[in-house]
Amino acid sequence: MKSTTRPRASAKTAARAAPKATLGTVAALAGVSPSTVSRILNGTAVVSDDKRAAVDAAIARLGFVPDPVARGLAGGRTLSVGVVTQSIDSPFYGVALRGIEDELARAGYSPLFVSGHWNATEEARCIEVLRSRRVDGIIVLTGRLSDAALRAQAKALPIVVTGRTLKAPGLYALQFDNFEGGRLATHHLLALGHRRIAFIAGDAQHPDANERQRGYRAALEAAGLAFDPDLVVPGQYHEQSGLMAVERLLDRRVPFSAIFAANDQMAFGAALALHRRGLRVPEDVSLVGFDDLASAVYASPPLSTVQQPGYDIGRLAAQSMLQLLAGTQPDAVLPAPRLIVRESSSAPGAA
Amino acid sequence: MKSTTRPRASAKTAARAAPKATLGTVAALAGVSPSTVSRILNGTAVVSDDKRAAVDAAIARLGFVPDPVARGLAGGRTLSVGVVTQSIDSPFYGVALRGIEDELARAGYSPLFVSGHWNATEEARCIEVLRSRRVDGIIVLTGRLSDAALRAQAKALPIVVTGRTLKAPGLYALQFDNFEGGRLATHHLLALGHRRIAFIAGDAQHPDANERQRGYRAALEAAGLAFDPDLVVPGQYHEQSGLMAVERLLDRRVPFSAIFAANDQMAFGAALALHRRGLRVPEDVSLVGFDDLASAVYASPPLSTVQQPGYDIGRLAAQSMLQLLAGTQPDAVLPAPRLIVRESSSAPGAA
DNA sequence: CTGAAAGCGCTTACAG
DNA sequence: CTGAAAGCGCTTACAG
Repeated sequence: MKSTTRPRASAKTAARAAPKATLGTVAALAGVSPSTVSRILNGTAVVSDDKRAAVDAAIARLGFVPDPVARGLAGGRTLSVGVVTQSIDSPFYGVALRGIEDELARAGYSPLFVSGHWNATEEARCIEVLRSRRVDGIIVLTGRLSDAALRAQAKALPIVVTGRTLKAPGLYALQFDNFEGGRLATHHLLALGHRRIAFIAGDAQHPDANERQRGYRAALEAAGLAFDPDLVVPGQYHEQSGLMAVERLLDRRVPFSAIFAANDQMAFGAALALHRRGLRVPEDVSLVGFDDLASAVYASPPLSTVQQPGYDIGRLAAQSMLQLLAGTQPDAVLPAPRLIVRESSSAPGAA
Repeated sequence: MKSTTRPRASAKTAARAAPKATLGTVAALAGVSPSTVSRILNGTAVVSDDKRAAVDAAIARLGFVPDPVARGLAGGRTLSVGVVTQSIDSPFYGVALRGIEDELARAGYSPLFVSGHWNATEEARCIEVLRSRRVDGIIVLTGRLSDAALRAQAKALPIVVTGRTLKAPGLYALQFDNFEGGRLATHHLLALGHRRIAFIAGDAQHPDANERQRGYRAALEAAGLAFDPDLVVPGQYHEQSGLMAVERLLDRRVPFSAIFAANDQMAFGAALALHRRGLRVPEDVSLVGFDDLASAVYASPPLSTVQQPGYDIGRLAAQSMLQLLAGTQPDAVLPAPRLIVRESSSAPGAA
C-alpha cells in the first residue's frame, strides 16, 4: 500500500465545513468541565440536576455524538463486540448474524464480523484482529478453536460461544440439543411407518453432527429397530455431499424408504440426486433435513426438517454477551428443537 | 446499560500478564524515537538502513502490532472500511461480502458490515455509525439512498457504490448490465422455441428490476414478437411473490410455456407453485432465473439463470475502494452477464 | 458533586 | 534523516 495521506487531507477539508462537536465544545456551551459531560454520558456519577439539564441541552443543540474511537482509546471500551463466524455468506449462520445485529443495536453496540472458515488457525487470527481492534467481547459461533483456547481468551475479555457445553469464568456457552433434534426427525419418519431410514451424516469433526447421529440411533432403538450401518453414509454438510451420499446408497442397492439428512443443505443435494434418478419425494422416498434454512420452505417440495432457531441463537448469544459486559451472569437457554413437517415426508408407499 | 467497569478491570489484570508492546517499547528497544518507528511503520519517510533494521528487529522480537484504535484517533485512518449491505443474511449479497472481505484483507483493511434493510433512513443512520467509527471509506451495495446523498458523503470520504451509474469526485460506481442479462435470459427461451414467455418482474423501486424487464421486451421485439402485458406479473424479489405470481398467471388462464423470473428467489417460488399445480419443470414449463445464487445449482431441477457475479462485485468494489484510498482512479468494470443453462429450461413440449 | 491533570497509543507538523 | 512536542477526543483516578 502506498501512503494514503493525500485523500484524507482533502476529506478533512471538506468535513471542516461542519465543525464537529466534541466533549469540550459541549462542556463549554453548558458551562461545565469535560469531565462532567463525560460522567453524564456514562452514568458514571451522580450530577446535579441543573448541570445535567444544561449538558443535555448542549448535546442536543450541537447534535453531539461521542467518538467511539476516542472512547475506546481512553476508556478501554469500544462499544463493539467481535463476532467470529465461519463464513460471512453461510445460509445458516446468516440469520444468526442478524439476530446478533438486532440485539446489540438495542444496547448501542456494533458487531464486528470476521470469518474463520472452519479453520482453527484462521479463527485464532480473527481473534487477534478483533482484540487489536479493542472489541469489548467476542462471540464465537461454533468454530474449531479448542476449549482450552477459548478458556484462555476468556481471561482477557468476555466470550460467548455457541455449539458447546463449556464452563469457565468470563465465558458463557450456548448449546442446542442436537441429540434431541436427531431423535425427533427419526421418530417422525418412524411414526409415519418407515422402517428403512437412511442417514446422511455430517462431518464427524462437528460435535453436533455426531449428536444428531446419536439421536438417530436412539430413536431407532426406542422403536426396537436394529441399527444398520449400511444405511448410514457420510457427508460434509454441503449439498454436493448429500447428492453423492444418495448416489452411493442407490448404487449399493440398499433398500430404504426415507432419508434423514443431518442438515438441510445435504437434504437439498439428496433431493436433486433422487430427482435425477426419477425418484419422487415423498411418494417414493421421504426426506427430512435439519436446520430449517430459509430456503427449506421454498424447496420443491418444501422440506420437512428440524428447526434450529438461528435468529434466536444469535439474539441470545448477543444478549448473554451484553450481560457478561454488564457484570451479570447470563442465563439464556436455547429453545428446544422443533420438528417442522412440510411436504417432503409422508407414509411409505403413499403414492 | 449499567456501568461495565467491573469486568474490564479484571480483564486488564489478566491481560497485564503479557505486557503489551507499544510504539514506545519498540522505540526504546531499538534505540530510536517513537516518531521514527511510526515513520517506518507507515513508510512515511526515508530512514537510514541501520535504524530500520534495528526497528524491524525490535518489532519482531516484541511481536508488536500497532493499535488501530490509537492510529485512528491520531492519524485519521483506521484501516477499516464500512460496508452498508441491505441484510447481513441476504443470499445474494452474502457472497459479495465475502469478496469484499477477501480483497480488503490482502491490504490489511477490515470491513465493518452494517445493514440498511432497504430503507433510506436506516441507511443514512448506518453511514452515521460508520463515520463515527471513523472508517476510511464506505462501500454501499445498491441501497435506497439518493444519488445526491451519496454525492454529498463523497465530499467527506471515499465512496464506492454498486448498482448505479454515477460520477462524482471521490466516488466510484460499479454497474452490472441488467438490461443485457434480461435480454440474454429471454433470448435463450426464444431460441429454445418458446413464444409465450411470462415475466415475473422485480420490485419497480429497484432500477435493476426495470432494466431486466427492458431486456425482456427488447429480446421479444428483436424476435418480432409483440409485448403482451398479460404475460408480465409483478413480484417483490422474494420467493413468496414468485409463487403468487405463478398462481395469478395460472388462475388468469393466460397460456405460456416458459417463465423468466427477474431473480432466482422468485424463480424458486415459481417452481414451487408449478410443482403444486402438478406442472413439471421443464417438461411443462421452462423456467429461467437471474442471479445464480449458490442454491440454484441444487434446486430440483437445477435452475437455468443469468449469472450475476456477486463475489466479483464485492471484490471489485473493495479493490476500487482501495484505489480511491490510495489516491488512484479506479477502473474496475464488472464482467458481462453470462447465461448459465441448467436443467430448468428446454424446448417447449419436449415431454 | 465537580475540576484539573494525566494518560490511552499513535501521528505529524515543527525544528533541526 | 530524526527528535521533542503537541494533539486526536475521550476517561478516570486524584483532589477538593
